[in-house]
Amino acid sequence: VFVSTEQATILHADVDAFFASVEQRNDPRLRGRAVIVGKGVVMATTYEARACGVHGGMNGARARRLCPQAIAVDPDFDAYIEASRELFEIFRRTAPIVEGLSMEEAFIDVRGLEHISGTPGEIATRLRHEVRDELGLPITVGVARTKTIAKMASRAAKPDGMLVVHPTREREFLHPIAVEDMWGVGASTAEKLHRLGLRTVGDLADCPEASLTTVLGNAVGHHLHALANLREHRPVRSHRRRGSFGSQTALGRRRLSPAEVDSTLAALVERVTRRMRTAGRCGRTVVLRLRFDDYKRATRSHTLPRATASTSSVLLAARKLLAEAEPVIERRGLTLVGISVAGLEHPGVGVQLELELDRTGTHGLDEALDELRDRYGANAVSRGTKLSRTVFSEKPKRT
DNA sequence: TCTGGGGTCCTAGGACCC
DNA sequence: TCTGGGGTCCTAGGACCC
Repeated sequence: VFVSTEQATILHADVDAFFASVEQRNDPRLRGRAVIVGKGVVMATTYEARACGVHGGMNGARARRLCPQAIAVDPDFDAYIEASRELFEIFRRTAPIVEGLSMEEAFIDVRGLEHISGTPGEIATRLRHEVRDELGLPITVGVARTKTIAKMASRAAKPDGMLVVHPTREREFLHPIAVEDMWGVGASTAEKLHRLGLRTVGDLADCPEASLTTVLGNAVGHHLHALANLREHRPVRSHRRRGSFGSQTALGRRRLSPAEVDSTLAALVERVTRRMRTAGRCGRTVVLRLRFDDYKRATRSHTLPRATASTSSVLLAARKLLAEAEPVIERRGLTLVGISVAGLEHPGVGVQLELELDRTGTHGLDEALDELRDRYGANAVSRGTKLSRTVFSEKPKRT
C-alpha cells in the first residue's frame, strides 16, 4: 500500500478581475462601482458588473444594455504590464519556484519553506496581505497538494479569498464539482462527457479510463481520469519559456482590398519581429492565421531553413502564405489576419554571461543576471549549478 | 455566447530516413 | 521490389486557457 505523505504545498495565486481591479485602484471614482474594461469587446469586468450577467468576450453594446450603471473604460495595457511586474516580484520573494500562467496568476511551490516562512497557509495569508498593501489589488489564493486542485481551490474562493484543501479532503472537495467547471474542460469536452452521462468529477473518477480515451483522445482522456482520481504529479516549473510570438487583428465586417490586407500583414509582422528582437529570440516557423466570414479559422504555415527575427524574412514568408491562401480568402471572406512565429530557438546566453562578468565581476553577478533576464525574459536565465568556469569558457553553440 | 488578442498543448497524416 | 519496424520533421487543425 502506497501511503502518500505529500502535503499541500502548491499555491495558486490569482488577482481578481485583474484589468478592472487595476483601473479601480488607479481611479478612486471607479471603486465600489461596476466597471467594464474595453468598449468594443469586454476584456474584464468587476464583480459588480458580473452580477448583471456581463462577462469577458461579450460585445460592448450588449454589456452596456445589461448593466447601464457600469462605467466603461478603455484598457491601459502599460498599467497592467507594470502591475504584473510588481506582482511577480512579490511572488518571487515569496518562494523561488514560481510558474506564471498569465499576467495575473501563478503557481508558487512553497515546499521546504516551513522553517523559514511558516506553513503554506500562513505564507498564502501573508502573500494576500502584501499584494493588498503594496499593490492595492485583491487576490485569491488556493493551496493544495497538486496544481489542479490549487487552481480549483482559488476558483472556489474567489473573490478576495483563500482556501486550503488538505490532502485528506481532496475527494470531498473535487468530486461534487461539475465536469464543465474543471480546469481544462471546455465546451467541446463538456458536451462529450455529458453524452457519456457524466455530470460531476466524481462520475469522471468512476468511469473506466478506456471509455474516456475513446471519446476524448489519449491525452485528454488519460489526463482527466488521473485528475479525477487525485493523481497528478506535474511540478511547478519556474523556467518555462514561451514557444511563440504572435499578433493578430480583427478586420470587422468591412471588405479589405488586397493592398490593405498586405499593409495590415506588414504591420503585424513588424510588431512580432520587433518584440522578438527585443526579447533576443529567433524562430523558424511562420504561421499565417485567418478567420473567415463564418468565423471559422484556418492556418497556413511554413518552416524556414534557419531561425530568424528579421522583419523582411518573416514578411517574405508571410506574403507567400497569404498568396497561396488567396483563393480561399476570395471564396470565404476575411475577418481576421494574424501572424505568429513559432519554433523558437534558445539564444546563446553563454556569451552574454561572459560579457556581463567581464564588466561587473562576480560582485555584480546578480545585477548582470537581472539584465539578462530583462533581455531574454525572466525564464531564460537562471542562477543555477552551472555557474562554473567551464560554462564561461564555452563557445556559444548558436547565436 | 454572435465573437478581441495573446498564448499552450495534442492529434493525425505525409514525407523522408535508416 | 510490395515489404518490417523504428524514428524525425512538417503541416493543418482542434481544444483550451486568460
